[in-house]
Amino acid sequence: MTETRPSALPGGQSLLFLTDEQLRKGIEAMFFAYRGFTADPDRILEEKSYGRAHHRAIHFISRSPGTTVNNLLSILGVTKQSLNRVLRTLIEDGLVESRVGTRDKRERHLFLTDVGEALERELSDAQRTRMRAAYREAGPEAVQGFRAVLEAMMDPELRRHFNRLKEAQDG
Amino acid sequence: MTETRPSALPGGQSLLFLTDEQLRKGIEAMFFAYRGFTADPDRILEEKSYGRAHHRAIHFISRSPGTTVNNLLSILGVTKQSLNRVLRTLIEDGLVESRVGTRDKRERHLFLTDVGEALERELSDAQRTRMRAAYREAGPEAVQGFRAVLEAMMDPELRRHFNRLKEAQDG
DNA sequence: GATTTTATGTCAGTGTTGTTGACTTTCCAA
DNA sequence: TTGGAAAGTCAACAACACTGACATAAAATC
Repeated sequence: MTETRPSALPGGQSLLFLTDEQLRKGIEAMFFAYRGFTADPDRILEEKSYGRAHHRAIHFISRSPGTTVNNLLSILGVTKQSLNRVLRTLIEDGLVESRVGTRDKRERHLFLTDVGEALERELSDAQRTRMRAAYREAGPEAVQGFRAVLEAMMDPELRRHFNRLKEAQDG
Repeated sequence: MTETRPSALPGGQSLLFLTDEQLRKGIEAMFFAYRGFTADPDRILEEKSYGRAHHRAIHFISRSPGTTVNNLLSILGVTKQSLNRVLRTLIEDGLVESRVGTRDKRERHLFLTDVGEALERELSDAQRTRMRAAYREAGPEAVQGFRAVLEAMMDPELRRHFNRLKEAQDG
C-alpha cells in the first residue's frame, strides 16, 4: 500500500516508471475531477442564467481588480468578441464596472460592483468548499503534489499568468 | 522549502490550515492545467474537424470496448441526442462500429475500428506525453497526491465510474 | 502634423456542443 | 399481449467559441 517503487537513481536523476495504464488513469482522473470542479458553480450560474464564461470573467476581475480587457483576454485565451459578449451582459446587469483608463484612455479597467462581488463570493464559496473537502480527504502531503503536477501540466504562457496571480497575494 | 506546517493533531484527526487564498490558487491551478491538458488533443482534432466530444467518445469506447450507448451516456453525462450526433459521425466516418447486442438486441455495442484505434492512439499519445512530463517534473510523491486530490474532488457517481474503469486494468 | 499602431467595441455569420420535447421502432419481460 | 426500456430521429434552441470586417479613439512614431 504505502510501498513505493524505486523512483530515484544514484545520479540524482529521478526516474519514474509510469505505465501507459497509470498515465491513462491520470488522464481520466482529470476528466472526472474537472466535472466535479465545475458542478457547484454551474448550478448557481444556471439559476441566474449565466454560464461558465461569466464565471471565469468574474473570477479574474475579482482576482485582479482594475485589470484591462486585453489582460483578461490573454488570461482567458478567447477572442475579444467572445469576451465582449460576456462582459457586456455583466456590465448591463450591473455586476461589472468598466472605467476608462486615466493614463491611457484607450484602456478600460474592470471592477466588480457590490452585486458582482456578492455573486463572486457565492461562486467561489461553493468551489472552495469542494476544494477544501478534497484537500482534507486527500491529506496535507497530497495538496503539494496536486499543485505541483497541475503546475507542470500548464502551457508556459498560462503558467506565467498563474504565477503572476500567485505572487500578487500570499505565498 | 520542505518545511511543513503542523498538519496532524494527537487525536489522529488531520487538520489542514487552508486559507481562502490557498484554496483559490488550487482552483486557478485546475483551470489553467485543464487548458494544457486538452491543448494537444485539441490541435490534433482540429485538423480532422472533430471536437472534444468526439475525443471523449473515442476514449471511453477504447477503454471499454463493447460498451453500450447507455453506459457511455452515464459516463459522459450528456443527453443521448448530443452523444448520438457525435457517434453518428464517427460511425459514418468508419472510426466506430456499432453492433446490435446478441443477448439484448435493443442494445448497441460500440467498438473502435482500426482507423478509430489509430486516432485514439494519436490522441492519447499526445496526452500521455504531457502527463508523463508533468509527473516527471513534479516527482514521484507528487503523483500520488495529485491523484488523491482529484479523486476526492469527483462527484460520487463519477467516482464510481472512475473506479470501475480503474479496476478493469492494472492497479 | 500626418501616419501608424494599439485598445476596444460592434456587426454578421458559422460551428460545436450542449439542451428540451415529441415521436418512432425494436424488443424484452411480466 | 401489453407495458416499458433502449435506441434512434427530427426540430428547435442556447451558450460559447470562432473568423472577418469595420469603427472609433488615443497613443506612439515618423
